[in-house]
Amino acid sequence: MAKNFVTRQENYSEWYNELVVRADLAENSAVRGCMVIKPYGYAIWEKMQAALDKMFKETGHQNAYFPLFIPKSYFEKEAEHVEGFAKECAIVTHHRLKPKSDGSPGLEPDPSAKLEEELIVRPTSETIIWDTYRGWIQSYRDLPILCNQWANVVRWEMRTRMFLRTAEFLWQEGHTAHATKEEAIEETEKMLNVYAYFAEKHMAMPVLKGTKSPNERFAGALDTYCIEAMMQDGKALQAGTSHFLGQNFAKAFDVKFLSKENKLEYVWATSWGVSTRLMGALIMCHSDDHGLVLPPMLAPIQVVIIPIYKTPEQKEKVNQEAQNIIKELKEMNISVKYDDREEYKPGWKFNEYEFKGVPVRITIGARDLEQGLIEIARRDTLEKESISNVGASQKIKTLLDDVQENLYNKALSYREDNTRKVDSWEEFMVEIEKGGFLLCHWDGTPETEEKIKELSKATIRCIPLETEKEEGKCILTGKPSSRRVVFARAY
RNA sequence: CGGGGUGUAGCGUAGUCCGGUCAUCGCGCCAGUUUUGGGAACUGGAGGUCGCAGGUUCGAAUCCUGCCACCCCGACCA
Repeated sequence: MAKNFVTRQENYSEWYNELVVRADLAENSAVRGCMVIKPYGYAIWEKMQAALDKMFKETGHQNAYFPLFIPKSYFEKEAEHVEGFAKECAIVTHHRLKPKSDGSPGLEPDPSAKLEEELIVRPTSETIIWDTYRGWIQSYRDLPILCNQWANVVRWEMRTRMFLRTAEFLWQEGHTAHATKEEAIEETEKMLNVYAYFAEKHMAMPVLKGTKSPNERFAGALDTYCIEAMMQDGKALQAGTSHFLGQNFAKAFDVKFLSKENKLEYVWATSWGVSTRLMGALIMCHSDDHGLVLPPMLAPIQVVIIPIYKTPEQKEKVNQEAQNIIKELKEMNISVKYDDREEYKPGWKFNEYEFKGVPVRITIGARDLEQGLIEIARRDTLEKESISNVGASQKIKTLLDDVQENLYNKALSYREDNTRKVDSWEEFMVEIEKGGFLLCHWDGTPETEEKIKELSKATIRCIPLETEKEEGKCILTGKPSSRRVVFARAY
């Protein structure tokens, strides 16, 4: 166990906060609600970005960039959208500062530089993008438009937590325009699948695919698809969303196209996004009481090598062996760090890299080396093994794959162990306290969902896509229902 | 915005009730020596407007007033 580190059992949320800081992922900044993502944390985000960006390109999307500032009037055009975001907007009112008029030190906004129209710092970009798309689209030949942007957005949150909810965060938002409803829905589902694939293959995090209930739907969408993951405290975390926007924004921003049949029609829209929140999901999905645990596919350092020696002669031999292994690993595209600093003892380094979640550690010790052995240790199970230094790199590659797979399987069985069917309200109130996903019947009304939330603090996380129909009675009202939905307490 | 709490070195803290060599200790940091197979030991050293601004007093980390910041719990949320 890491020194002075709270366990998940003792205090899960403190464990998370401390982990983020001590693993060097991020820290709170001087700006309220905003964090600094540190190089090690950002390196993980960059790996996420690279993998996702590649998948976006492979599915025909292109990157573009739209303004940070959005005229307030744009925001007012789509009624539900405004309502959803108005409460948490940062507003720019002036464009110049001047010395304080009362002569005291400091600056104040210059009243003569008040903006004619106030600007909103984007909480999401649908409005500015749809205003722009109007100019890009005239006929069906201009469609589809498949754009993505990597950007920062601001949502003025009252309570923040690093990576999970900060006032400013990084994300990507895809915005597409289509000629038909069917094509837009297909796009929405396609991107949901991209997210699910990324979560499961790269993050080793199993997710449920589903749609949101009306209460949880994106402001302005007709349908919101999501991937939901389970954290180790049994709470749900929405890891990505994909929205079918219908013609809402096309109508609000008057985006029409001439169809093959020479008819003027409104465009069909989608938007989809994942954010640095994925970092929080990654952390809470795999990490343990020894610190961060990273899946090899997203680890900035996949293998760390720690030398142990006493004499200069031993040092020379150990270094030589290390260089051999480094060369081989690099040829296999495995990222490796050789920590030969002499200021720190091996034991200190073991703990350090363990805490930072490096998937595999190689210890090259002078003593073992005389017998042609090196020690390899895997982060996920903390198991150690002595192996021959000949052909070690191949063994390590296999081990990395194994870690990746094991993390997924572990997370999957955790989710399965904590997912259960519940059929009565009494049982529900007992089970919800234990955490996890509860599969229950629901009568389909927002009122019932609202009531359940009030009573239990649990919400419908999603209506799973892959689920068989089953007749039953609503957990709360007893009214008829044709399928189970997923209830949980959520981040 | 409601309820609770905390501000003393980079971090964590003692001291605050009872004003007077009180600015304490640990970690970390720097230098040197010995060390190196699961967070090394010793010696020496650097580092502070005690959150900020007023006030009371011969004297304030300590008492009074105001302000600010942060944390936790609620409402809100990717």
